[in-house]
Amino acid sequence: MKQGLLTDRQKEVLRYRKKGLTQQQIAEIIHTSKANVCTIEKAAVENISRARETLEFLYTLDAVHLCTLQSGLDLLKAPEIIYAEAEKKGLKVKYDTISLINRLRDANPERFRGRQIREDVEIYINKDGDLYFG
Amino acid sequence: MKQGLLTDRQKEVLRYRKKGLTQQQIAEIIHTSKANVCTIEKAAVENISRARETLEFLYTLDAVHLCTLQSGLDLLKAPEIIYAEAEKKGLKVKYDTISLINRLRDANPERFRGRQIREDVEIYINKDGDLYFG
DNA sequence: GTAAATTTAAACACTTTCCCTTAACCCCCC
DNA sequence: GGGGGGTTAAGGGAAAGTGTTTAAATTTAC
Repeated sequence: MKQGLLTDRQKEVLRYRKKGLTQQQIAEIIHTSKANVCTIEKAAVENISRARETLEFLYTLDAVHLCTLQSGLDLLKAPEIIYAEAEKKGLKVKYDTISLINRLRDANPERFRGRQIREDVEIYINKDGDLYFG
Repeated sequence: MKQGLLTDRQKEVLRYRKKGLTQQQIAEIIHTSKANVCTIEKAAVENISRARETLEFLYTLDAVHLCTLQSGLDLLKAPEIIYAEAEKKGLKVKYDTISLINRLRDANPERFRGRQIREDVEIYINKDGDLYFG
């Protein structure tokens, strides 16, 4: 039934934005406040990245569960755990230590505080050694 | 903040499904009814196509408005209108008559009744002659 | 430095989604 | 007919999302 994630309001703002209009100008055109335009635009951008993440998840379906990084773990200790688990399964992780850590943090910034993991992170791996986090 | 579109419940069901379990089996594992598993799975699939549609929309941002197919128009007359408008803009539509009509109908099945358009359809075109409907 | 543009926060009404139950229905196959 | 797998409809309670306003804070541009 429902179409995409974006509301009509959100699409409208994105289109005007694409044309180069400022939030103030858009606010006048659609008869609301500029703060509201900002909120709507932000929600739109948020929705777009949620859409991306949703499709990302589909790849994890082709992946198997590798291990769980428990809350409280030091982020720097994650790679060796992951490498060891992958080896047990005869799989080679596609990322080196540095990019693995970066990928981990980029995937879920809010789950980390400094070097510490704040919330359990599930690690999945596919045949190509790609990692996904859930 | 929130991750993808899919809830934990929906991901759970999709994973079990990928493994080949029946809805009944999943229902027992997660302690609910098979009807509920069906509903959750359906919502998940729905969410996935909403995610796809959302990203589709982004392409329309790179496209310009070509014309409006007015409610009541005969679907079979749409192609010549679209070709004429594209020509005015010096653009070549990427689709032949048949696939254009199919694309139109597939994009928004609920907006057509037989050969008749039930609701205004906005047509957008990009530099490559790709068409998008809004 | 100041004005414009953008972002954030809090609160509100309103709508929608989510998960669940119960009960029924469809299709296929033995 | 009965069983297995899947789907649908109706309804309810909790949770989340949307658009909005107002007000303040921050960034960017001249």
